Amino acid sequence: MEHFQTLLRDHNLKATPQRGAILQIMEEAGHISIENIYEKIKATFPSLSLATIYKNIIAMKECDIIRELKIPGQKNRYEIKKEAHHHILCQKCGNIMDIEADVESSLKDISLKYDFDVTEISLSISGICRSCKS
Amino acid sequence: MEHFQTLLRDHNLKATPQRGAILQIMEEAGHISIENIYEKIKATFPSLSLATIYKNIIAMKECDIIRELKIPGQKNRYEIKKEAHHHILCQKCGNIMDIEADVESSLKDISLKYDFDVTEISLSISGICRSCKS
DNA sequence: ATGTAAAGGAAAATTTTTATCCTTGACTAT
DNA sequence: ATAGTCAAGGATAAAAATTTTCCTTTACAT
Repeated sequence: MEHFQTLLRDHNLKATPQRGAILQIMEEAGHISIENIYEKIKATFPSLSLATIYKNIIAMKECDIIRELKIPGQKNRYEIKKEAHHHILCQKCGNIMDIEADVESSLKDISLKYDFDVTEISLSISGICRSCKS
Repeated sequence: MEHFQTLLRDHNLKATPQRGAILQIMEEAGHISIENIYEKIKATFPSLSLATIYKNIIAMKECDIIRELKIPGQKNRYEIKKEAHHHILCQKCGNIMDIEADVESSLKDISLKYDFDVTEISLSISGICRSCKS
């Protein structure tokens, strides 16, 4: 996966195969927890330790390659930074879906009202998803 | 603080002085982390252990007395459940302010679009606050 | 090809959270 | 008010999650 290498180098991180594997797994899963990364990565890097995952998650977070999602009632999850989007979480099946919602525009007045320079908006919506209803 | 006692009893929890103290601290602080509760509570209950705080946080969370806030880049914080509101977080001073924003109405269409029964919305806005700008 | 700084591996140390077990205390019904 | 009961607190240990250390290996610029 070439593009991970350039992604890493562009952010001044060395492009190691371990990091490539982590990003690969993250891309496939969408949003994934540390322990799930650990489970999955055993297939390709049986020797890779949890500490390495933590170290890289921290490094890639600081470099803005990935984003940390703090989700009500769940462990933190991580995703590769793409276009801004938000999440809906089903409280029954635990599934997380990306949504596009133009929250930004409706929150423009916040910055004026509170004289606050908004840099990031974290929105998560909890409820019951379609398939869990039926 | 009488009203904490009735609050607890209304939710089928025994009104112990320890719980009163935790709620008192939470009310004063607005939103506070476990470790900060622990520090503050030493003044009134020097013997109170962290385990007791955890146990009560869990109990009061399940009873819907308090709410858990998962804030980007910070430890979880807890607040007494009041009217629905959201939070803005200054990334410089770490301060958290409550805001009133009518996110709900602008997200009504989400439930239609994704056929999703929304039960809770968690929104936190990060940026730089007024006093940190100057 | 080589030097160097960064990254990985392994293990231990911290920190955070939860469980255990016994004692104490809040609340209910006399 | 009193006694009985079940939940809650205290103390401690255990478990889980995260970070640090130290040494070896490797990516990458020269």
